[in-house]
Amino acid sequence: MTHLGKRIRELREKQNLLLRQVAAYLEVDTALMSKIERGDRKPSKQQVINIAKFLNANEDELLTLWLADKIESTIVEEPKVAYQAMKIANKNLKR
Amino acid sequence: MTHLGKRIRELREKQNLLLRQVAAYLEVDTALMSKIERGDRKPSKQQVINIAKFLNANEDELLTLWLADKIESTIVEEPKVAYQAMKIANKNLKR
DNA sequence: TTTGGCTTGTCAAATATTGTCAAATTTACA
DNA sequence: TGTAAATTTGACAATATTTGACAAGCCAAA
Repeated sequence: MTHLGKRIRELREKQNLLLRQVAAYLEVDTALMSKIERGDRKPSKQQVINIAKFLNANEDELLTLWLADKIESTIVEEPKVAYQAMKIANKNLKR
Repeated sequence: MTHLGKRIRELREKQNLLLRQVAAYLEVDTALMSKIERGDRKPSKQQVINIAKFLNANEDELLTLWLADKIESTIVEEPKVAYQAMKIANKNLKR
């Protein structure tokens, strides 16, 4: 499970909402919503924003998790050089 | 220019090799090799390995730069949350 | 100016990713 | 338990993204 998926599920369950309901709001199949929560599919940025809206969550928080998932899925393929690569990528990144 | 492209060009020029020669070794068009050095196209992992071989460079060094470029192109789209996302991605990463 | 090396724009082909549908599985609970 | 609703899964169709070739252009050196 991804950072984002976990968080979405958490928020959704806390509010007793069904996958079906979130899916309807996003106008996608329930199956897709399930996959998103389970980390099987990556939502688009706009979908993340809409999810945040629907779940009354902080948009930036979800976008942060969404990006973190993207980074992780990029580096997981290359564990051998991941650490060093992250260090380099960090350099050109201002706080 | 990308980290990887810059380094490849450096290595190639130090050895007075032409784009055409590297391209021939990789069996691709010269134009593509030019784009790779300039960061217009991302080479495949196998291409990076072959480039390292042809230029007598350290394979891991180039793969590191290659991955760093990938990470950077992922985060550059989301500067607002990039820093935090990097922090999260770093956590599940052993040295 | 011509030549050789490099670069760039465009587009078709290849790859990768998303989203749907149908079917299977799990869960809640009468 | 039985069963209806909710969720998950697998297969594949629909989309989106990326790559690489080709042709044309640019620039520096002779």
